[in-house]
Amino acid sequence: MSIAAVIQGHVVQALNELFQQSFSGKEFQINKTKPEFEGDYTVVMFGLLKPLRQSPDGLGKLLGDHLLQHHSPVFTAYNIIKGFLNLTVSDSYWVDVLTGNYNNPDFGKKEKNGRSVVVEYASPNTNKPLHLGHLRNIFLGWSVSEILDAAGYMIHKTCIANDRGIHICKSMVAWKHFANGATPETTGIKGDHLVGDYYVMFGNEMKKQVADLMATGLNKEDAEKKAPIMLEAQQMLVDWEAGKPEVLALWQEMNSWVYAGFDVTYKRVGVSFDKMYYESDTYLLGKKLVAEGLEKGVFYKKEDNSVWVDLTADGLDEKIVQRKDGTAVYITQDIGLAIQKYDEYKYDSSIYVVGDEQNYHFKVLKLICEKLGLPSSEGIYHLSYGMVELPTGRMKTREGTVVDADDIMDEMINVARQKTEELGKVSGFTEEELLKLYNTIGLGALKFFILRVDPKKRMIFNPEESIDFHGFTASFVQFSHARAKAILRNEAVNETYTPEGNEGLLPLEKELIMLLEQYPVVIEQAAAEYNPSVVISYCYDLAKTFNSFVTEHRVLKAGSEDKKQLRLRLCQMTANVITSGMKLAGIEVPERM
RNA sequence: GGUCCGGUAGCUCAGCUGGAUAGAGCAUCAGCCUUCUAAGCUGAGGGUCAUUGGUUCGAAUCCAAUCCGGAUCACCA
Repeated sequence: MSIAAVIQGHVVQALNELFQQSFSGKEFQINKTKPEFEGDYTVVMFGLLKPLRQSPDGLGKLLGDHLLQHHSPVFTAYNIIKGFLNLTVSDSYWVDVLTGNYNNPDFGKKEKNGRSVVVEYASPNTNKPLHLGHLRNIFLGWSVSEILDAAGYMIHKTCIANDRGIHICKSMVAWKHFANGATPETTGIKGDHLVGDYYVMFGNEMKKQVADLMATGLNKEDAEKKAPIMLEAQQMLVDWEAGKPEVLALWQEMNSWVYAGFDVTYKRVGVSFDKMYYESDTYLLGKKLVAEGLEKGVFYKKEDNSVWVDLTADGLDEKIVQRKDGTAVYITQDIGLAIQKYDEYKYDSSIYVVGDEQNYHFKVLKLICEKLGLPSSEGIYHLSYGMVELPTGRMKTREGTVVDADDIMDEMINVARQKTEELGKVSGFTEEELLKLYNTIGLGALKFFILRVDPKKRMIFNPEESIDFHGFTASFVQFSHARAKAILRNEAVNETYTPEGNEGLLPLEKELIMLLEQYPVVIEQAAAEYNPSVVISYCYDLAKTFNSFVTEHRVLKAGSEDKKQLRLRLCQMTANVITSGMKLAGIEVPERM
């Protein structure tokens, strides 16, 4: 149990005994004491004063004395300032926290709770390579999965590939016209990039044709409708849906190139999926549920035979769920997939990592699922994240300002190598170890830079700041870990000796233990909020405090064996928690750097 | 126009389930490497928490209105 929960329990008990009234614990708050005051944790008593008809000093004295009397091993002192009761927690309590957990790599993780969570993330289109926006999605999806796993949930990571549709046909048409049979093998170009190149070519050709048509007097709208290459793409989509063999063959081949390319990127990023869904399989899902919805009266049919749902009572609009020609729309296949996922996983909650431009879509999806009576539909959660922008503004395909995922990773790793070579601290590393280190530092920097921002907020990606390895960065945290490990390489913890801490804890020692003690609460909070930035901030705080500590105090030359063993355990536990916390963000930490 | 989200230091971001004098990093300035890794540490300057009103012992935090920025309101996905 966390110290805050312990204190809360003691205060509730004290209040019950002192006033013969029962309290839930919500009537007061337990906060960390501000550094400018004496004490470790503070009971904010304002909410209790009126109901108990007590003065701040009166209640503070009653509570403080009671706590000291009944829980002397925990509390050693208190002081009252206005309505704040500042409690000092005994050094022995903190030393126990340290000696009891320093060597537990799973510290902070919860027992499995038997609840199942499906996380859907990445979900790319298969017509172009991944970019920075996808990276935010992928980092978030992975990290949230790791965090929920640590919080005790059973996680199923899924991905739906948007592998069909007019956008896919565009790159196929362009390939047919301009590629001369080029493949990733013949060109040496990564498959997703190759296909993306033809998607761009389609756009260029389209522009040319539209311009030509407009020169003959057509307006823009008509020209776009009549451009031959566009007509060809539309015909190809029709052929695809009709199952025309040569179209399907090309579609399969080009998609396979893209998947091979994506796999390389996923592997490099260090993420994976338990299950892939393909839109080409799911896009017809929904006929059955439309029939069911009609039967239940959730949907209704218009004269033209299209099917709708009326969400005006919920503050939304009417929404179509099936076209008049009987085909499913986007929302329908998503409902179908939601049900399919439930059948497969019996999830308690289902998380969709999707950009915030689809907020409305997911509101509708959840509402419809509820109306259809899908079990656990209240567990549907749209983990909505804001767009990634550059300092110059939004990324635009047309203007070529899209930051490619592979490129940015290459660059981060390159700069990591340059910087590492400059510092010259890696003598004795093999070539393989060096490459691993550059990856760890470069990718870590990228993930940290993106995950440190609250998901729901838009973020500005400044390339220059992202490759800075100082300050609030992954390198800073990784470096702190390497320092701790360097000390432990010189002398490991003596397991047979248990430090007493009788000399008392110095401020930085205590601060560090107090931070370490909070790690389980941090995981809990990050899981409850689906927010990796909580973990990122914590890791940074921990690293910062650790750096201050090792700069200020010698570990190996501590004044006594007891002190040395205590500090070695501080190094060990800090290293463990940093490793564990960074792993929740998908970031590795090196032994040396 | 309706709905939703955001606005905190020059810049990038924390803090938002109400608590004490609003915090980090970058940038700027001043110190610290014969001592376990200086990718570090210590310190300084820098704020009308968009604006106005309300709620109360107390508001960056909650409520309302206004201003600014963004998203969305497709028989696209």
